[in-house]
Formats: sequence, C-alpha cells, structure tokens
Amino acid sequence: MKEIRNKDGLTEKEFLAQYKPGDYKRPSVTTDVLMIGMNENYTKMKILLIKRGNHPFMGCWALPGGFVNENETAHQAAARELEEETGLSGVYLDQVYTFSKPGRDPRTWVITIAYLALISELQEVKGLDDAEDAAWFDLKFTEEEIKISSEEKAVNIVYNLKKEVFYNGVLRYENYIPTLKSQDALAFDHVEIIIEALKKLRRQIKYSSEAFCLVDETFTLPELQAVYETVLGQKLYKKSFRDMISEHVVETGEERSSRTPNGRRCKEYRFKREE
Amino acid sequence: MKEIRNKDGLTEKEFLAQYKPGDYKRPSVTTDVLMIGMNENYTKMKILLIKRGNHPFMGCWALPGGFVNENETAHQAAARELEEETGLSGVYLDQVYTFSKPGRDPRTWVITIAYLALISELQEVKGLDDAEDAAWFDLKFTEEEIKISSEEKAVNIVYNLKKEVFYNGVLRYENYIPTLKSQDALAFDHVEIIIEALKKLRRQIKYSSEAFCLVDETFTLPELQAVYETVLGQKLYKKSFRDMISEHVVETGEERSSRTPNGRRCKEYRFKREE
DNA sequence: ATAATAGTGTCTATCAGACATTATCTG
DNA sequence: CAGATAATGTCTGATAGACACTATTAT
Repeated sequence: MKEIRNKDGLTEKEFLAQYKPGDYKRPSVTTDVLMIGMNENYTKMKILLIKRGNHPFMGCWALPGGFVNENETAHQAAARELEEETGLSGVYLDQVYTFSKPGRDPRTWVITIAYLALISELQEVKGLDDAEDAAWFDLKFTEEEIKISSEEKAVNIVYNLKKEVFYNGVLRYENYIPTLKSQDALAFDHVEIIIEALKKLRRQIKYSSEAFCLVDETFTLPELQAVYETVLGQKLYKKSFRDMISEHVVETGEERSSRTPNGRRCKEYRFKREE
Repeated sequence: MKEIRNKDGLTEKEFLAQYKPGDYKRPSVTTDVLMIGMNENYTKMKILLIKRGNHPFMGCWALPGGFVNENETAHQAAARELEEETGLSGVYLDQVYTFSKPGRDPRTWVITIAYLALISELQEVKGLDDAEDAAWFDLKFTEEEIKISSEEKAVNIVYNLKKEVFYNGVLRYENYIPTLKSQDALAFDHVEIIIEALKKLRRQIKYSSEAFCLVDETFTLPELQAVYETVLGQKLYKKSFRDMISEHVVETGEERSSRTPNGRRCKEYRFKREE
C-alpha cells in the first residue's frame, strides 16, 4: 500500500530519507501575547508590556513574546513565554490572528502569531531576558483613540483611530487604522495586534464566557457587570445583564461587600459550568 | 532622538546594518485554503481539493496552498495561490487559524496559516504544478462525521467525529477529534483545518453576511435560504429567515423561477450594502 | 384540478432596553 | 436620617419559532 513510487522512483520512506528542505528563505515565527487583566475595582483594563532592551525599537514598550520552537505548538510557545515572564500557567489563552506584513520587523522576515491571554489577578512583574523592564499599563480603547499609559513609568502612548473601508468578496468591512499622536510609541506593529485582540475579545465576551477569566473564582454580580462594561466600553442595564448572566452563575451562599465603597452587601457567585 | 545606543554601543542604524539572523531553526510557512462553493441548487457544499503528485501523501487529496514569500502577506499568498490554481480573484478570503503542531508535515517543520474562501460559482479546475489533479468534492459535516466525496473521481473520505473536552483558563471547551473510517484519506492534518474553517463559517454566517458570497449577484430568497440551511446543516423557518434577512437585501424588480423545479416564480433580490 | 413552491399574516415565548421600587449598608 | 448601592419587579418593543393561509406556477 505504501509502495507507491513517485516520478523519481522513490517510495515514501525513501523520499523522506533523502528529503532536503529547499534553500528558499524561511521566516522566523514568533508569538506575541496581549495579556489582559483588570484593576482593583474593575474600572480599567490593564495590559502587560515589556520595555525593549535592544534595537530595534530599543526603549520602546512592546508585547511580550518569543520564538516558536520546533518541538512545540504556537499555543505552547505562547504559554511558555507567559510562564517564563510572569510565572502564570493555566490562564486563558486564545489565538487571535497571524501577522505577516513584509517589513513589520526591520531586522528580518518575522511572522507572528498573536494570542490573547486573560487573568483574574495582576501579578508583580519585572523585566527578564531581553526586557529592560515590564509593567502593567492602563488601556483605554474607544472609537476615536487607543491610549496606553502608566503613571508609574511616566509613559503615555496615544494613537488616533480612523475607520478605513475595504472589500472582501462582495462584503464591505471596516478597519481601524492607527496614527501615532504621542511622543512615546509601541514597538513594531504591536498597536495593530492590540486592536485586533481587543476587537476579538469584545466580539466574544457577549456570546462566550471570557469574562469569568477576568474575575476571581468567586465574585459579585456588580463586579462581573463592571468587567463587561469596562471591556465593552459601554454601560449595561442591571436587570438585562443579570437575566443574561443568570444561567451561567450559581450563588455560593456567602455575602460580602463589592469592591466599591459604601452600599449594601452583595451575594457572592461562582461560575457554573455547562452540564 | 534615534541616537540611542545599545549595550554594544550601536545606534539603531548601525545595529540593523550588522544584524545577522541567528542560526536557530526556522519553519517553512505556508497557507492552505479551504475553498467553498455550492452545487447548482444549493443543497450541497462543495470544496476544492487537489491530488498530490509527490510524497508525502502522494495520491492523497489535499487543500490547495503554498509557501508564503518574503515580499507578501499571508493573505496575499493565499489569494495568489487561489488565482494561480483557479483563475479567481477578488473572492472572499478570511484567515481562520494557524496550525503548528510538530510533525504535522513529515518532511520538515511547516507552520500553515489556514484561510477560508467563498465563491458563488464553481469553476472548472484542473491539476497544475505539483498537483496531479484537482476537483470539487461534496462535503457533508454533521455532529457525528465529516464526509468528503466525489463520484466522478471515485473517492469517498469519511472521518468519524468525537467530542473532546478541554479547559482554557476556567472555561470548558469542546473540540471534535476526527478518526479516519474510509480507505481514502486527506493529506497532512487537512481534516482538522477543514473542521476549524467550517466551525468558523457556521459561527459567522449567522451574524455576518458571508452567505452573499455563495450566491450569484442576484438571487431569490428561497435560494439564499437554501444556502443558510446547507451551511448550517439545519432547516430554518421561512418567515423568520425572511424577517432576519430583509434589511440586508433589496428587490431588483425582476422575477424568475428558483433553481428548483416547479412552483411559483420568485422575486429577485440583490445584496444591500450598509449605509 | 393538483401538487409544489412563493409569499405573507399572526400568535406566542423570550429577551433586551428602560425605568421604578424596595432592601440594606455606611456614615 | 441621607446617600449610596443591591436586588428585583414590570412594562414595552423587537424578534425567533411555529403554524396557517393565500398566490402562482408546472404538469
């Protein structure tokens, strides 16, 4: 059965034994991870950036990431990088998009597979390896602009967003194109990666359960609603939200105050798995 | 401003001039395209496969695809391959997922970026380049199995599907794992690519307008409904479907019979672009 | 005429949006 | 008690599901 011979008269086994990869050029393949958490009272999204310690974009802030090795999947590579940089494992990690625009890395040909990671608690981070520094940044994402800032690091990165129309088959699509407005900038095409990852998160959080990755194991409904509102960038009606979410949560039986001052104590909930 | 020097005392310009890519191993990067069309009366999905003319998987059917070049994006590479193989351009083309499991290609380390393409009319195809043959196959995708067959080519490929549970962060996910049941098989991990692409198409067609890429420029509502039903693999209620779709179509003023025998003549419609 | 399909009307259950009311907590 | 937040009730409008009825065509 496996004795089929090709035009050079080789069987599959013989073919593989003599196979030599051609000398056409190959790209480096990396993963970049947008890691998202929330601040203490769920009013802001926080993202993890590292400060580049070498050229190119030396001194600029960038997404953590690294090369994919031959003996691992891109998903494993992203998880490994994340664990190396933050000590976290078992976090939510989802492939977003693969970026391959020529020239996106001035050194050489690099294709990057972007991942979105969600965590419920911000860990202390410090720069390791090539990174001169690492920190959690505030993220603001609206129709008009994307703003990434850290008071502690005295960094303020702002891009204006303009909608651009393109066609895919007969369908019309809109895309954000960012224009740098601040002194500080992100390295490479990392703004675009962040934008795509945020768009994906917003699309998914409504119909899936990603939000539960951003809160503690137990949470109150006002806290959970705050997560949705912050991620989506819009207010939600309390009753509608609770109706929508009710089938995915169960009461723990406990009560406690929410992460906001004042007011009545809340029931505590836990995520309810399907089936 | 650009005069920052790194630990070797180099400016960015000097760094890039002396930069040599390390000698760590790099993968080949390819695109694979699942091209989907419909049969004459929209009752079946059709996919384009090519027959491999060399090892590995010589004689097996596979997705069309090819290497990404340094001067193009993966999207452009997929479009180029498609045009080379079918003469089609301007079709709907959407990135699905990047596959990177070690050993997925027995020759060497290959990472592939999968694309989904949709077309409204099946073109005559013939094998070019490495492909010994090319043909449109019938596709059947249910909860239990995926079946890819061609009467003309006397090929019948069947995989059973079993649901597998895995966890991503706190969330529970289900995945299909295919098991080959037929004599004939697809090359590489192309079943998995097809499954992922179909899942994505089903997710998207409800909330987006991909279906319009699968019909002619003008169409009747029974035809459009047939496309939805075939892609989703379930019957839809006529009235609900028409209510849902009504804001995205306009009458052309013409009338004609649908692509099914008998019955009353239909109003003809056209896709209505937003704004 | 009859079978088959096209097109539309209508009832119901559900649910998001919107607002109001009651309950409980802090100071 | 006042102000704030939590929890829940209720009304409305939109919509998917389900079924029925009328209109038009081929045989």
